[in-house]
Amino acid sequence: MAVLEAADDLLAERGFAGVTIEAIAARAQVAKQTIYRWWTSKTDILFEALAQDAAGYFTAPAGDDLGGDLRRHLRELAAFLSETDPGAVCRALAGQAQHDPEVAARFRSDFVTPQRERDRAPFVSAVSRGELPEGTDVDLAAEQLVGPVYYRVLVTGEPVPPEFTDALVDRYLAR
Amino acid sequence: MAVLEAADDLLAERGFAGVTIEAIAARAQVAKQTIYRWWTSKTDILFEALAQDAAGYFTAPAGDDLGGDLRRHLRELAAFLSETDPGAVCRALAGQAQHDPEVAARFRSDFVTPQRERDRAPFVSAVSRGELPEGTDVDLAAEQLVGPVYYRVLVTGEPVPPEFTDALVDRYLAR
Amino acid sequence: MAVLEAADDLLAERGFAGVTIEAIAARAQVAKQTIYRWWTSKTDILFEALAQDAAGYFTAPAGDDLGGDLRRHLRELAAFLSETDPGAVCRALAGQAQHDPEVAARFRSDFVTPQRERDRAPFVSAVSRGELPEGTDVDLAAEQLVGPVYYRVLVTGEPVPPEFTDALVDRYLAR
Amino acid sequence: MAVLEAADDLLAERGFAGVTIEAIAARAQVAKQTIYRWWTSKTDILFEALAQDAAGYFTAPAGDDLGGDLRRHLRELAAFLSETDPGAVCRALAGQAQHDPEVAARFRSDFVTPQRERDRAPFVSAVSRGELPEGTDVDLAAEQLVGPVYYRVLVTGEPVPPEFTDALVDRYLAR
DNA sequence: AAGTAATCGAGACGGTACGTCAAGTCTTCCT
DNA sequence: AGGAAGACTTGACGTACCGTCTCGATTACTT
Repeated sequence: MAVLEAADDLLAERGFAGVTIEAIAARAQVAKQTIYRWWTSKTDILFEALAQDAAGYFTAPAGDDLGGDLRRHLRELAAFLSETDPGAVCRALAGQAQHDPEVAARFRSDFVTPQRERDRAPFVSAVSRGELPEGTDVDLAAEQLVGPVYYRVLVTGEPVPPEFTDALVDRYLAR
Repeated sequence: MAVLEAADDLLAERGFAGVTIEAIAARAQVAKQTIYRWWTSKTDILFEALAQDAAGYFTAPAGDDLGGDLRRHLRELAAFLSETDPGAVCRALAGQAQHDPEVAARFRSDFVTPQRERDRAPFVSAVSRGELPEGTDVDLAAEQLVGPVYYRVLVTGEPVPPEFTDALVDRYLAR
Repeated sequence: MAVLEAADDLLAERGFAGVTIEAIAARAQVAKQTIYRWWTSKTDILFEALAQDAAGYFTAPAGDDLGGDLRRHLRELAAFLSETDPGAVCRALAGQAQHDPEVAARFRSDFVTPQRERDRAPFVSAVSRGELPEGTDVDLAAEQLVGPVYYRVLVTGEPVPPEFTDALVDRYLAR
Repeated sequence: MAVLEAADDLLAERGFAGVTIEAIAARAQVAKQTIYRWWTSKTDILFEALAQDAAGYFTAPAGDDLGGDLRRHLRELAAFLSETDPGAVCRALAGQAQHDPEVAARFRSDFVTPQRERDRAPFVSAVSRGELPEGTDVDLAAEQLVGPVYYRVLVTGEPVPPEFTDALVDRYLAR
């Protein structure tokens, strides 16, 4: 859809402030009314753009080695959030979620919840094959690993290189 | 300053979208021009409000026990970010930082950098008194602990109870 | 158009200083943006209001008697300028023309030039039917007669009664 | 006074819209408060500037020949109004007088009335020495001659060359 | 000569209006 | 019927001046 592309491009070229309904309409050669017919707001458009582009960025855990799965997953997560176009959309939506509870709700249901499932997958897999004990707090483990990545992306703005994510995994496994 | 209070109140009452220069001016009984004379934007006002209100929310580490220092610090951080008024300002600015590089730069210099110093303090203290070895990667350690807190606050929106922060500390110390 | 009426009314009620775009918009129950879409300035609005209202204030010369034509025309001119609503608009624009060359240019093309044609008409008619000789300087004659009327209206502010205009005509014809 | 000069210069350089109290203060290196201490408005300043500069522009009638007196006076009037700096101030005030009754009143008392006395002088002189009969309507005569000059200056914007003013005098004397 | 008042520059203040931008709603006209 | 076009009301933007108001710092006049 031209509208989604236009929104994406505007975000990349002019930042979030440049993503206006009018600019999207002008760039997509579409009437504003058409946009309002199909989407309720510009964040709605960005959510759809994110859904369309984010699919398939993450690979399923191989499921034979927790360390390997975690290292690969965290690297992918870091790269997705800090280097890809949908990652930029995702950051913009995370930002907007701080301002608007409705955006926050949708951000959680559309992005955070499924992403968290992917974050848990390596641990779930490890438990199921006995590499981790039955009672492991998988949620806590996932948050421990993933939290510092989001912290760098959203708070400090520092790069998130593989050395950093690998170090996180190493620390976790050394427990 | 009435302007800072007005901005704070508007943020609390109407959310970030309700924080407009006109609304601030009206509520603070001040002319718009006066606001523009002293601040460059509404985020500028919020930064100043944050600076004014955030002072003194954190206590210095006692410096005799790493576990205790960390537990207390993480609890304070979680409470500050998720339950206080300046915490709300902070979250709003973190959100805006995702949309605007200048806000991001100022957010880092005004909030993140000094806050990170406070986050590191327990570890630095522990190293200096020998509770942790000389070569300890203090930055990594701090990020590991505060990362999941910010993750809950900014991404998942889940509450951040003492049990959660304590568990993070326990996991760290169990290494 | 409600906008033109509003502008007219404001000029009559509050004077030229009361004719602001905001006041026009408020009184016409119209958004400022709508005004800016169709007019470039408040004088632009007044010009259009003048064009709309001024039409038909002057009767064509009967064309059988120079004295009668002149007397009637000067009385009409005096009444128009000093007693009618569009006359007030006209005076305001003449005033603004002293401050702004663009307004001056438009005032001349929109009002002065066609009005001068009407001023010349009695003389042209008199020449064509032989009441005045061929070589008569019609422009000079017209300026001689209307000049004192504008002088009273714009400079001295004295009333311009029929006795005055008739005396001007008598003097002219007595040549 | 630097303020009067500044107002004059601004009128010449930027037009009436450029004559603001702030601009005058800035250019005259004077505080706004100082201006408000001595003048009530920008037109007040212009009136004083006019009074200061206009003095001595007109020569008294020689008083021996009506035709010569009138020709010289009308030429001076035309030149004053259309070519001099105080003439520009005068035109600006005449314009503002169309918008503001207080300015109009002052314009009449400060400029029009004394000027009209000068306009009448040649006729008064001619009557007193018997060149014109006792009952001559001196006011009407003055308005007849002076009116077309103001008409050109304020309404049509045409130049007012000596040929034009001389022709007016010739027509008058030919009666 | 010192003390005191008037005057000055500088510029902050509460306001009004400016002209612009984008929001979201609506109507019209074309395919 | 759906979409492009675009007019509409609304409301916030950031700016320019308005006229009022403190501030020190000169001045210049008293005593």
